[in-house]
Amino acid sequence: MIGVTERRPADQLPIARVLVDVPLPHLDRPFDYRVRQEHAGDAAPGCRVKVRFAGQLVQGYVLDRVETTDHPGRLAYLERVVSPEPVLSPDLASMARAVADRYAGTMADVLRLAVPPRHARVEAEPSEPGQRPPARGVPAEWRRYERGAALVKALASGVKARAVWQALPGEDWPRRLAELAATVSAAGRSALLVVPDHRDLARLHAACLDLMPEDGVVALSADLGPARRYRRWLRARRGAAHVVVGTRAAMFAPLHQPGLFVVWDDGDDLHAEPRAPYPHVRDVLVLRAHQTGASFVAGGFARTAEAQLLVDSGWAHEVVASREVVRAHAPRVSGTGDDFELARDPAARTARLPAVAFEAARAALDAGAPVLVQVPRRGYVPALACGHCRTPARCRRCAGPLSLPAGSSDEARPPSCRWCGAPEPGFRCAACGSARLRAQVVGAGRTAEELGRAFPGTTVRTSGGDEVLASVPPGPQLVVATPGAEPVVEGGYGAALLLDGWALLGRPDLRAAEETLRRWMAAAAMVRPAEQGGRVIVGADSALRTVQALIRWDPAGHAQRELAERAELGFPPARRMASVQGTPHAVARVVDEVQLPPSAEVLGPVPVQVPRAAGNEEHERVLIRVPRSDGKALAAALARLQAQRTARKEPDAVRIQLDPLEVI
DNA sequence: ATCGTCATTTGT
DNA sequence: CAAATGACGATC
Repeated sequence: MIGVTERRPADQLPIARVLVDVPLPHLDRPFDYRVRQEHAGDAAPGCRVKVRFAGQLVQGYVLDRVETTDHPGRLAYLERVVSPEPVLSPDLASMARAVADRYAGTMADVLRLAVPPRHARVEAEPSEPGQRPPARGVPAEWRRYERGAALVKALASGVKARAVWQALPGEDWPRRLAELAATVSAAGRSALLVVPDHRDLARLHAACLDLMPEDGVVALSADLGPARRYRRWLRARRGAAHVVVGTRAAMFAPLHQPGLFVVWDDGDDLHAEPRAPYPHVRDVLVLRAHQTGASFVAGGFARTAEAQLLVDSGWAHEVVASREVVRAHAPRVSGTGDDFELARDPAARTARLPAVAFEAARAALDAGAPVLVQVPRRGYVPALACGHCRTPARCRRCAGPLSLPAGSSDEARPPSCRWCGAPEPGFRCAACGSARLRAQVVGAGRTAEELGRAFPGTTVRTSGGDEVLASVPPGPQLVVATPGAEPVVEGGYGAALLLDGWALLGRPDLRAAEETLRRWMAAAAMVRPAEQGGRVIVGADSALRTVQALIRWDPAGHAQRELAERAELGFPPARRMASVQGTPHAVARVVDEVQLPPSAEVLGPVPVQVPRAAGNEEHERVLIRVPRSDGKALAAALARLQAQRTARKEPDAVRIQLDPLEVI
């Protein structure tokens, strides 16, 4: 009885188009619901609702309110308007749709990453509008880059600009990015800046607060509690905050009047979302900039092949310093591959450091400067010891530690020296003469100990794993750090020793060279310019292309060659690639049934190790690649197939990933 | 996924 | 001949 009066349809726009939160690909489309008169005001586009769907109450979002429906059957009513807060703006909805389509995933999956859970109390709080900073001119530092001033001016005047920016060695990049954000904010628009990890975020946030009123900036990261997360997210959505800085999860943050999207260090694998549909920060921000007409900047010391493609395709301009300016800022870099001579100093001999490395470190310490030693992540590259007597296996030329190139399970690749890179095909233990080798993990701690002995009386600090130092005080000291955990030091390091170069470079990975250069440059960028005595010693042969790129500080040239090589091999980003993974039967069926564009090539299947605990089934993977122009068709074909499979209730799920990070 | 429908099976 | 189990299929 009561129901009859309540269920009068709304006079205006009585139909709501609703995206229901169900995980099934074949239901990834809007469903129409009738809106009751009492919901007419609240059920605005973007708000969260509860609807009855296949008999169940499920969460959904109102995408739109319309007059009529195409649905031939009876419409159900919206059950409940959860809140009138329009969390899913039309902008955000079309972004989620586009991301889902790009990755052959569902919009519901994207929204689960993009819209944080509701917090009713927080939602009830008003979001006080934040202040914008005053407009100011082009900072002098941006003038050191060709097109740097033009970039800032474009942002200041609201003209669309798209840039791939290679920061100068020693650059205070958080400050530079904060300047871009402040420029956009002063111009009345909003900016989103995404960095790989929390340390970077802390630095960028601090730099932003230096230039802008605190209430105009929010920092978003995955480790916030639900209340703080939702509060900050709402500040961005409501336009109270104009600058959003964050880690990966922030790539979907809503912006009020989007003016700029920035990704810093897009080669860092933290920018790849590990949950379906596996979006990548750079690609999502490119897409958002494209959709909204906003500006875009991909910045870093190094340059990825993907960023290079943005330049080559003409979508973005490069913003780089001239060779002379680069030379004035870069440290002096040398390889060790052509200098196996051990240090004469007896203390250095005990630590078995190559002479150049020892001398560079000694000189920096004597000058009162800190020395950075980059060592691989623990367990990343296992060191080798004698299989008989456990004596550490040493290089016969420089006595550096031997290790196996990571990832090569086959015996084809000989062990090689982590310092000088020389291969050692015929190992004999110096102590007992055995030819057997066993793997043994040598972490940063052991390296630190050995170095401490080479430089007696010098402070040694380590940073890595769960004990990451954000910064160290200036002064002579050895700082042993894993890649990405290098502490900041005021005034820069006097020298850096980049050990394990060969091991990094030798990985059988498509991105090995690019990733190695990225890590080297991140560390080397913290070293003083050569004019001030800054030196970098890299434990690999100077004849190698990647070592040359570091020596010449030429990230763009390296990226160009990387991209050319990928084009030759037919790998991303030169081609669009999809990986389909699952049980052999399921993968075979997918390959059999999928309606691929004619240009598609199917590679495999090959068996893959699945580290997941319970499912100890054998899995296989195929790679499907197409020219970039057919990327959309490929994703669409795979999405259609997923929809078919779930509609038919096929038993084994397959995982579909577009442009997966690991393809070899 | 989940719910409902309809058919087929099973039990008395 | 009724309850019970199971296979499709649609989901506003």
